Amino acid sequence: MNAKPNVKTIADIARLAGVSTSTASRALRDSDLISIETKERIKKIAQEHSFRPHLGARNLRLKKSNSIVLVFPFDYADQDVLANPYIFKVLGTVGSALRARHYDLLLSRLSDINMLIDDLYIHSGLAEGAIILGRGDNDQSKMAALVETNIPFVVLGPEHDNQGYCSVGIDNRQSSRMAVKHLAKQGRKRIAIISDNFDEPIAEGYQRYQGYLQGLADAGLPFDQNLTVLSTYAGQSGYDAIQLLLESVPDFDAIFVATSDIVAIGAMQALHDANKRIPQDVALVGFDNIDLCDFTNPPLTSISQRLHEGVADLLTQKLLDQIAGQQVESTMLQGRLVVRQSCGASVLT
Amino acid sequence: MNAKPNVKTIADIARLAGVSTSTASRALRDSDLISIETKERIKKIAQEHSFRPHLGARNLRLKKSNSIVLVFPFDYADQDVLANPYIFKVLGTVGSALRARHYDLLLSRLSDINMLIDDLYIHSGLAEGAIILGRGDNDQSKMAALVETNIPFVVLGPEHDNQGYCSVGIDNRQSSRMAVKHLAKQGRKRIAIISDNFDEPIAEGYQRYQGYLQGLADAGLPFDQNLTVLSTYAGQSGYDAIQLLLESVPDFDAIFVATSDIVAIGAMQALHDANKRIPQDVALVGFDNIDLCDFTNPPLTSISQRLHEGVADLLTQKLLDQIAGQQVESTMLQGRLVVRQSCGASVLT
DNA sequence: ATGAAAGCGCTAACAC
DNA sequence: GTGTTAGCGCTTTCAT
Repeated sequence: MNAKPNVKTIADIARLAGVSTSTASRALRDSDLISIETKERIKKIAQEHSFRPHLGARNLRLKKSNSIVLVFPFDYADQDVLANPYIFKVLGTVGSALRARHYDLLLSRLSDINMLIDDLYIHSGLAEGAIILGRGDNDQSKMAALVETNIPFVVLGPEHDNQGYCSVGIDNRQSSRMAVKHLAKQGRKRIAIISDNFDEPIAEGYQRYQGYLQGLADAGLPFDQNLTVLSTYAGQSGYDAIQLLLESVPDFDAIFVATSDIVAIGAMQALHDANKRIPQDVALVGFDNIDLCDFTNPPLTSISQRLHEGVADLLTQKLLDQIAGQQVESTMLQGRLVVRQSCGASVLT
Repeated sequence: MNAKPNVKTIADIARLAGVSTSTASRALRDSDLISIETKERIKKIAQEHSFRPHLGARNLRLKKSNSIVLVFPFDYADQDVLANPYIFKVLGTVGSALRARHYDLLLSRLSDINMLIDDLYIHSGLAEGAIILGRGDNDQSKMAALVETNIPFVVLGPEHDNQGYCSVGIDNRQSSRMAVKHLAKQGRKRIAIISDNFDEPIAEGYQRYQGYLQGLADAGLPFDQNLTVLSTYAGQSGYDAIQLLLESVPDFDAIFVATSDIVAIGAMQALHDANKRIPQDVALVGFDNIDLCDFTNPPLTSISQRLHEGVADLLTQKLLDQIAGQQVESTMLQGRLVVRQSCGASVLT
């Protein structure tokens, strides 16, 4: 009934209205260079024919694309990372922020910053800029190369010294320190940490580990190498980590799962299977504050990266500002500890 | 160092190589209409200058966009639905399938099929087709209108009689029937159902409810209205549903959570809080088989919609076939029951 | 207030 | 094998 097949371009509309294409274009763009009546008349015709201007053509002419590409600089084979609800939270919040600014979100076909530089999307005009997820361990030489290209981009993650690009994220070190101090305040003495990195200063996992160390120091607790366990981003990895701890240092009474909530949930499962009570025997704090934290057994205390509380919005705005040619500064916020039951704050033995 | 600022178009490359733009274009498109050497020479120059052809321009010329829009026909305010890990699974599997076919995924700014028809994207040339998430309760008159527009689209969901469009999904009725029979086989007599719809034949929730009824009948169990509870898509809703059941029919010994695993997890939490043992006191089966099912306490038995097992791939292929002008048929698969511990299959009292 | 014409960057006949 | 030309659908000077 609608969408007459013969009306495909602005020229068609113009023909139907008996005006030139320029006039039709102006009408549809709400220009005030034409008379109100012709404008209304043309709009009505367009409406009747369900006509939409071809955005690709408009973008070509205007040299813009009104879309942003979101890059996950992880291996696509790395299902663990991509299946993480946190990523979804990023997707949702960033997507909303872009939508509010009339931008589209393009999901990267790429898995690697390198490809972002070398390949499609930005250079090819599909996107005006990029939002890069930073686990912190992005190869810094690649990041430097990316800066060189003048491609507008921002990173979701912590700020590094002299990074040369704009990032928005929480302070991993401070947030972790806070979490560990919180556990210590509940009377925990043997606090373990599960993280995905203990070596590279640039990695988020490492920074969280540093915060852990500071938290221990703040609380006057000794450091024990045996209480540190490496994990991946998979739930299974958290499960395995607990089994390891149970064998080597069975007297641990708390765990800061710095990797992610999903890993914490795997850890909880292992604790249940070992008949350890949470939080009575072992207290837990996770990272990311995914929605699920409310429904684990018991509910999981976690650190929020505050995506909903302005981080996603700020990040997006900075990118668009940058695209508009403005100078933008990085921001690092304090994470927020969301206390539920797993940390033992309300339910002590 | 790379990306010389003066090289922006194919014409620039052509100029540098001392050839015509067509030759340059052919070289970059790997046409075999030109000599190997010129091709290599031109490619090398392009490489040195990090040149990428402008995809927008190419698409305009070729009248294609190489991208597909994914539409969630839900209110964006409906956080419960969008925060569901199942949606993420859809995103991931569909995204991979498209990537494998060199298509990009555009996330819809829209929340409504209506807007898909009236608004941007397809008519505007940004996408060649759409993948629509079907909770089954999409307004059928809108779907009919969508068919009218000749916009290529496929629906991820069950097939309805005479729907007039292509869909790929599992058979909700059969899958649910199977789940309920499975619970009955474990000796459960008072099997409750939590679903989001008990009235509209078109809704997935309703179909699952029908499957539940058939499963009961198969097992010779009587139907009890009090064992049916409505829920939304939020974990909290599952929690509330259990509290309701505990008050009205405390003798239930199993629950089929037809809404989603997240709701099942909320339900589990409520059962824990009420000191009900899972599965000894109450057995559970969820829907969607999200990754997390392995790490709930106990692990959650669930029905897989088989996204990873071909559904996403099939769906994508059918859409592209349709875009290519082929006639495509709907497919309805059997869901797969993934047995874990919550259903009591391995751990009976 | 409106129209004619040029051009965004690319590709594909159609020449030669 | 390579170049010339036209044109995808749109916007925007510049003229009238």
